[in-house]
Amino acid sequence: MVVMTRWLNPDEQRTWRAYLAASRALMEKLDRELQRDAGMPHAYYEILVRLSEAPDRRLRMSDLADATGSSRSRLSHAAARLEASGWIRREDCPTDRRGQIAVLTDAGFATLAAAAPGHVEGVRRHLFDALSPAQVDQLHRISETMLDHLTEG
Amino acid sequence: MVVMTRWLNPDEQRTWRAYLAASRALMEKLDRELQRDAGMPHAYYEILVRLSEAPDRRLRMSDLADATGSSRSRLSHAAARLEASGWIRREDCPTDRRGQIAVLTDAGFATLAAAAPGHVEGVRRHLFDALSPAQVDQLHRISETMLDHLTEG
DNA sequence: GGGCTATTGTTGAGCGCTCAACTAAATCGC
DNA sequence: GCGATTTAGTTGAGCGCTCAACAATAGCCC
Repeated sequence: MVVMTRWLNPDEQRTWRAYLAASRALMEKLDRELQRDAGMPHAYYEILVRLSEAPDRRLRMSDLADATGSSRSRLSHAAARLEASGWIRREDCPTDRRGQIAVLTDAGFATLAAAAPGHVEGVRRHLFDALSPAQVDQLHRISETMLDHLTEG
Repeated sequence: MVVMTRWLNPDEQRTWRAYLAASRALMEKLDRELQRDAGMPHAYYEILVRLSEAPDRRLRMSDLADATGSSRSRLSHAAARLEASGWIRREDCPTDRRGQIAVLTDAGFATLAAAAPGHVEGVRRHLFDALSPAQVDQLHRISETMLDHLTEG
């Protein structure tokens, strides 16, 4: 049986294209700034942030993968690089012999501390400075709605 | 002189993290679906879409780069792959001997036509089905605002 | 407790991207 | 017109990602 495609109406079409262009442009700009100023891509910055917020700056690899919305494979590759840079280290998990615990090193923390102000300033300049408080609230609700929708059905 | 960092307030912090997680999750889902069903990443799909909408399904490489928000280098690499797949072809530009014109082939058009319904359905299911009409309008305005802000200052 | 099954994390191949360097041709300025 | 500058597009190295396959261990169930 042939099912008719539910095409996007003109409003949806415009919204989708604007959303795509805007989110790509934003992430590219932030990624480039972070790469230039801190020598790491945004994905790696996020890993360091999550580790820095964890108790003792340490997290099981799988928890870190969940926290950063990453696949285990992606995180493994990233961890290998971050370890080679001296920003994290991996330890055996005492309670699960399969497990690994990623630990933020002092050098990693220092790098993060040095990178954070510039990056936060970038997020503010490129995103929040453009939006009204009402729009920030709307974007928050929209994003939470999307997230719920994407991580259940 | 030391300048204090304008950190994000809690609302902004939550908004930023929700936005990051939601947009990453959405794009990953759509990219995976497109790769599985059409054998191409979303970026390549966009290139084919823009070509399909152009007069005679042909565009100068630089115009195509602008239309897809891509660097010239990225588009060159992509074009090489799309050409190898037989979905586009490149011709010399008659009015500028440096120029190249990307042309969507019949095979490329057919591939796009086969991929489009599934992809559009995905965009609808994963994004628009979750949002109210008011939210769609908000997201549209927010995205346009971001885009203006990012592509001028 | 012994065999399934599920989970944890890693690995390698291959792809798409960025960045910098480059060629070639058009255009500007005098 | 001619040198200097700008623009169009490509290239290769290197990085980060996905995917599939894998080893090792944990948990389940009879």
